[in-house]
Amino acid sequence: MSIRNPKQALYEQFAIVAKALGHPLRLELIEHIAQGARSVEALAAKLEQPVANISQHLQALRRAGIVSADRDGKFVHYSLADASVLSAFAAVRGVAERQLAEVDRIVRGYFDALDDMRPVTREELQTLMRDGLVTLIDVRPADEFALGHVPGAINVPLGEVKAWSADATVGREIVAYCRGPWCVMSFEAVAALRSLGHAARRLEDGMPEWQAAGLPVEAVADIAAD
Amino acid sequence: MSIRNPKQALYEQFAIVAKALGHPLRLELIEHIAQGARSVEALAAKLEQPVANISQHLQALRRAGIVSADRDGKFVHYSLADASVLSAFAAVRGVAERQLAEVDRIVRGYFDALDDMRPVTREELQTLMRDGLVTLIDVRPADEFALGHVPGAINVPLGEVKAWSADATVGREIVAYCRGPWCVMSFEAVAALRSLGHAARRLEDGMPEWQAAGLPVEAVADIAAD
DNA sequence: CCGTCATTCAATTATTCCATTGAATGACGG
DNA sequence: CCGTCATTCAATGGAATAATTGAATGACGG
Repeated sequence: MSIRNPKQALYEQFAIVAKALGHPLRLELIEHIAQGARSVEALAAKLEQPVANISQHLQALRRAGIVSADRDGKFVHYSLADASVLSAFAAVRGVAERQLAEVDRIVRGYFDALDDMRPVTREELQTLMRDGLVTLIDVRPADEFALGHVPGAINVPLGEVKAWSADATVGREIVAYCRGPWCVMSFEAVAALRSLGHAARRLEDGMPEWQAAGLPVEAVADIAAD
Repeated sequence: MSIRNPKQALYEQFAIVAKALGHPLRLELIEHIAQGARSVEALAAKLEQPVANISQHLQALRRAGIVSADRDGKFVHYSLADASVLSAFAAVRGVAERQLAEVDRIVRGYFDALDDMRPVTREELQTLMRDGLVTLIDVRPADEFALGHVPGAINVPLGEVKAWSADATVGREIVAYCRGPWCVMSFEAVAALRSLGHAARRLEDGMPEWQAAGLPVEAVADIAAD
């Protein structure tokens, strides 16, 4: 009864993958792992969850072939098994975006009226950077910045945006980015900067998508994840 | 406790979509619905499941924004809510294909050595059809054929392939297609035709993908789904 | 070889999900 | 307005999943 016919067995395999994506914590894990390889405890800290719980979710993801684990000393680093995982994540997000009014409601409720917060495209940003017209800030924590960031970006973790902006030239546009299209940090950074009178926009998506688009990434070699 | 912060609420919405994809029956439902709008009882018959069970799974899909329901008299016709659903399905399938050795094993075990079963691409087929070089058969049941098929295709339901092929010209290549990339019917049709000495290949993917690629679809207006 | 530390395993409870059953709804046809 | 039929609802029992706890592995450093 477990396998009635090969067709159903295939659907069962597909269902395993989808089921593995069917938990908020695991989706959040994927978004973090998409930034680069992470250890269990680093992920547990980011998600503010017990290590054992995260370990089990990671194993669920591994069983589904979504992430892969590499042992390095006493640490186990998890990374995405394949770029196809990002597109599956994006596709699920796409369905949710298009179909669920709930998502709209949440986004709007949280970010007030952000109609004029049209993001900067990657192409646009490259032109603006080449011409020196904008300041690009990476509002992720320092450890994530160190593991890879857009060339030319300055690391300004979200908590330091306000202080940093005091020294920024008013009038010069600021572009902020963070982990991905649904990472709230760049939204918050832009909102804060605007309330202080700066011209600020978000970069579309975030770091993993930048990398996935085949664009160059810069890393800081001698800073370890904390 | 239900909604801790907006970010988590978003992940929860994404998880709802993924979870809805996380069941073999629901995936099979999606594949059928992707062919065109279907009633509950028609789907229940295809999947050989009790109507109530199918109804509940359909409602789960509807809650996730994956399918939409339209009442027509005493029938309720379900259809895909959006083309993005197909890409989510494909993305999940992509992860499973790339990552799960299990899938490989199942496919290989069932279809023997089908290394030389390279499918015909849609572009290739259009050329072959224009030049009149191949016979195209649609091996889906007649009701699905009626609702939309590739122009020029002949409907030869799987069970009739053997009988039909007796009248087919030996030497003329036959191309078969069915519901989609994991629909086993076209595999079986090709295997049967080859064992009878015909040259036969599969079309890549199937009907919904053909339609999604923007290619023309022909319908038989006066045949209703049974 | 022993202590430490990151990770995993095992066992528990609470929760959610799934299939089935039988009854309820809602629309058509007479 | 009543019977019929497609669909949905409500309730049940059984299975799978999730979070927690505490113990077990496995590798490094002395």
